[in-house]
Amino acid sequence: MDRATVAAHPRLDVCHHRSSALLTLHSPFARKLGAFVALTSEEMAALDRLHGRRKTFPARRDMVHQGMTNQSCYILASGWVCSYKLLSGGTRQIVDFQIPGDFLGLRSVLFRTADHNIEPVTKVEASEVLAGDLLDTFSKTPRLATAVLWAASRDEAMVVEHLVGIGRRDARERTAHFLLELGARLKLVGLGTASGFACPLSQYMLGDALGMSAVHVNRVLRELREGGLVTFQRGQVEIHDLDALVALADFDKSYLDHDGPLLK
Amino acid sequence: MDRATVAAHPRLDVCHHRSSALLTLHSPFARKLGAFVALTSEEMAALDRLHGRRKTFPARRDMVHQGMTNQSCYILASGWVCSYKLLSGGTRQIVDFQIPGDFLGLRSVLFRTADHNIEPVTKVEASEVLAGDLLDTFSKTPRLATAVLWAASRDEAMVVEHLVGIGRRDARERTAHFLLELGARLKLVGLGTASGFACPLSQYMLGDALGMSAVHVNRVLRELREGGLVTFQRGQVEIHDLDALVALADFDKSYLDHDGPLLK
DNA sequence: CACAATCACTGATCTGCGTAAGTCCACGCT
DNA sequence: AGCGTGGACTTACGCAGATCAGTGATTGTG
Repeated sequence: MDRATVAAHPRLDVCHHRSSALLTLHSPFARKLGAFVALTSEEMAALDRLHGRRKTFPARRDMVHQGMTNQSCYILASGWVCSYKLLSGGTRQIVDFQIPGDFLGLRSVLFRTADHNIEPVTKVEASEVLAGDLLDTFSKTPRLATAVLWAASRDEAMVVEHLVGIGRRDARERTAHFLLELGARLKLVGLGTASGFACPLSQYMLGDALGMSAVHVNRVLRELREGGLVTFQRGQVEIHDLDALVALADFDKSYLDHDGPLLK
Repeated sequence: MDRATVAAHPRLDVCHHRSSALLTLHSPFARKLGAFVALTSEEMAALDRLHGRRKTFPARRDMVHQGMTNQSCYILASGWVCSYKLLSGGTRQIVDFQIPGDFLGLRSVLFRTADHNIEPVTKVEASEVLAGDLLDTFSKTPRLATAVLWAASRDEAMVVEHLVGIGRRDARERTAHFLLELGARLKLVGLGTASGFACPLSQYMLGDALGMSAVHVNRVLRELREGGLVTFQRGQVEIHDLDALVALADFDKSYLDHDGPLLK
């Protein structure tokens, strides 16, 4: 399977209906927020209006980089992006990957200047959300501000889990954990299943995300493959022994879940 | 200087005036939020009302631990706390330290169950904020929701910087960066100066925060001391060569700053 | 006052992982 | 066809930092 097909997967497409019928399926982003705050049709509509101009970005060319001011944020419709920080030595640390349905660049808007880079991993389609529109929406439909706060907290929980992994897990555990988390997230938005998913990341990117060298990523992936746990080849991750992987990684997916709206 | 005096430092005390005079100094927390959203006196008052019962916690006994449900959050008045996650192997990773004026436990409220532990480093005084009160306040004074979103983003930026450090900086750089960040934060709330600050952390805690062994923390601190950069002894950090330290750590404090309210 | 804890600090040994330096595809150019 | 580029994958070597196993000083406590 070709990498590019990941970005073109039909299920990635965001629904654009402006209909106000209560049961209409809205964007994956709206569905995600709805999991925390039970949204009224009016709030749903406000969310849909937020989706501004649809933009396309080519793979591998930064959408945003450190120090840029007056940025917009984006709601990812298709493709993958990563956010990373550069260090003076020329190395980088990838902080997170965003997949379809994810919100990105919130921090770049709230602080007026971007504190990290955003690079599309594949070709990307995203709706631009202008800073002003976002803040307006918050003041007109205040519960959406709380909903976005919740979404941001969920992102923070992922960063925290990532931090824990890099700080206290060894390379194999870390890699296993990463693949499991990615799989769980993809499953939530309807990409991938319990047994595998398409993944456009190179071993270099994995290395930059996991805080290790690409060489070592390769070694670890081989070990995991030879141990019959997972294979990651030609852009495809296949999970062969989920239980063993979960045990190895000490994976607890509760931080990705939510058990129904907190705000009625 | 005794450790305990850190917690008892007079400047740590939160101001409790309920006066609605516009120019009253409010809590450090209110001042922090005011840096992002220009707060009206009414919003200030709502914030002050948020401070619920004042509670005291002894050092070293978890206030909150993973899996607890229906938690409150807290506004720290005096003392230090750390938030950490436990791994199955028995090791832990400290994610962040909170100092007076910081808000803690937001994630434990938004997700209904705590995803991390919170342990007082010293004896601690904090105002409890009940989950319901917080959400009420958001709906009644919506701009406060946006302000808290901003504060949460700032915390996330710190976690990100921490992640970058553990992933891509070596032990000396990481330690230097940590001390600089801590110093900068303490200076913002009026504890400590450019040349030093009181710090109640043991080398074990530093190790758990920096993702290294306490043994190695000790060696690194010795190197930094012998190099004439910083000394960290008997609960006191003295910065002797700020420039060299900033250069070593590749420290850029912009992620801690804010340049005036974004929301008028 | 003895005791158990907790902490700073040290030296010796071992190892996970980075670095350097490659090979071997599969591809999109011209 | 001939070249350049980017990714997967190796092997050999060396080092940063973990682990183990201590010492001694300073606390708080029954």
